[in-house]
Amino acid sequence: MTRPLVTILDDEPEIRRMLADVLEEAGFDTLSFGRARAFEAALAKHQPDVCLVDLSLPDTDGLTLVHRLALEQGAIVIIISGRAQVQDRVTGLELGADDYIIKPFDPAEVVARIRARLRSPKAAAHTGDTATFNGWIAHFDRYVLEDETGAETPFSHAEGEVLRLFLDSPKRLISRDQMQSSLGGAASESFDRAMDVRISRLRTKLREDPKNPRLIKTIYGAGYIFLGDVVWV
Amino acid sequence: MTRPLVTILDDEPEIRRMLADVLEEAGFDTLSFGRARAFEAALAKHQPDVCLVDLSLPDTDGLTLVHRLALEQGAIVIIISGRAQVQDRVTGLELGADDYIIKPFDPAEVVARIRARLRSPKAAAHTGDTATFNGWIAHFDRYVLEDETGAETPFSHAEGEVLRLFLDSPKRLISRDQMQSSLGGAASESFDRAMDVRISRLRTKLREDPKNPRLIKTIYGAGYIFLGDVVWV
DNA sequence: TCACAATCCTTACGAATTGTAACAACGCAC
DNA sequence: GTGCGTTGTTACAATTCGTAAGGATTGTGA
Repeated sequence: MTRPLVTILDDEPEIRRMLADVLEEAGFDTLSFGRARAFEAALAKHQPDVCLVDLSLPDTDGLTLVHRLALEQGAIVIIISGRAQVQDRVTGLELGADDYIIKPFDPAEVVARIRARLRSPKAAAHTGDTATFNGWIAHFDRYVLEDETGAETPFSHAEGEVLRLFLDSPKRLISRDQMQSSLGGAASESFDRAMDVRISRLRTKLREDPKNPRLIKTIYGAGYIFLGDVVWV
Repeated sequence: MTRPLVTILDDEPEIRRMLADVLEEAGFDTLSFGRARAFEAALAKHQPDVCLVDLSLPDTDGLTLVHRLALEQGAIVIIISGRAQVQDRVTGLELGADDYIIKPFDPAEVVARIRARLRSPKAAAHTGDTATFNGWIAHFDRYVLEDETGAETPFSHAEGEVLRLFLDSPKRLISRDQMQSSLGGAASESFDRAMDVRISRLRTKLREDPKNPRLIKTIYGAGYIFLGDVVWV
């Protein structure tokens, strides 16, 4: 397995350096940022396994950032903050953070808490590039869907993106915004419909009954849920 | 979702009582134990969503218990401990605990940390999303109502929200205010009527006799009561 | 008991959202 | 260039769900 990627967002350079050292030592890859701007830009290229975020940032409201990261992007977020009030911790966690560590902290505990989060299935990295669900086998290496009888249906790259998104978080609501950002779609006005069309095409390949879809369920006004029992192999 | 079940394992009765109170208030069901023996016996019958475990137990080694719970049984385990050394926390987390809270703690933070854990997919695997009542089976994962003959009626997201609210607190009065806040409805003037319509539509799907509703009872001037015998599976 | 008001139910309608067929633009292989 | 597959766009159909309006029901006070 490759080393998990941890991003560090903190405006104090010494803390960044210290954390990076400890985490590299503990077996993680790290990326450090002092500004939210730079951090968010980097998200387009990298997909971190865990994001460490200091709340007191100069160029953004930390809590909204956490909210976007955690609930909309589905990232694992650990807040590291000097604000020790219970109320701060509660709101931070409520906004979607997975953990809240108070400064000053012990590096060993940070490592332990990161490892605890990485044990969760939310972080489960795929070993292979094949998933099974409800009688189907999706071969992402060959861009092929295999049904119970072994018959194969090819799927395209765009369809694969959507399918992978679903298979990565089955039985969870995936909002349209989330899809749009995950699929790198420009926030264009009409891209919204393209999303629909992708899903529609994927549905026909999965032989969904339009009146009663069993795998890809639409939640009006919210997004989609993929209902398959997914196992990556 | 039905009320998540949280087990409390602590040898101090006041702490058990305090936690149970706060958690019930916060919307969880609780089971309290003073001894590991009794707790483990109960695991045969119940499947808790989250286990709060105090490490200093008289009749067992807390850490091995945590290890068994977390890694072998796949339960979500939060350690609550008076041992504040970093080393304790690190080993606790390393052994598989999902979080580590130090005594004395603030109840609000415990609630927030439990909620944070329940957001993870690890929790989603445990909590069933199907309820039966009076011959009906409500499949919230598929947005489908199944009657005694197996015939299925789809219900929409808005209807599901109302139904879930009822199934979460059967045989209890649910005021309109309560609904409004639970369903995230803006406190608009007309949302009141929207509520009526949602319930009306739900009633027709449940084939209620308008003159004599058996499941969703209106309490004039107060709210509604759901009268089914609900079992979540 | 009988008005009358408050509350609730139901129906119809329309705005917002989503599904999908048809078409056009584009890339790629030959 | 030709042919084929992919993908976004457009247009229109279908669905969802809140709103408004009118009727039904329940409670209240004379």
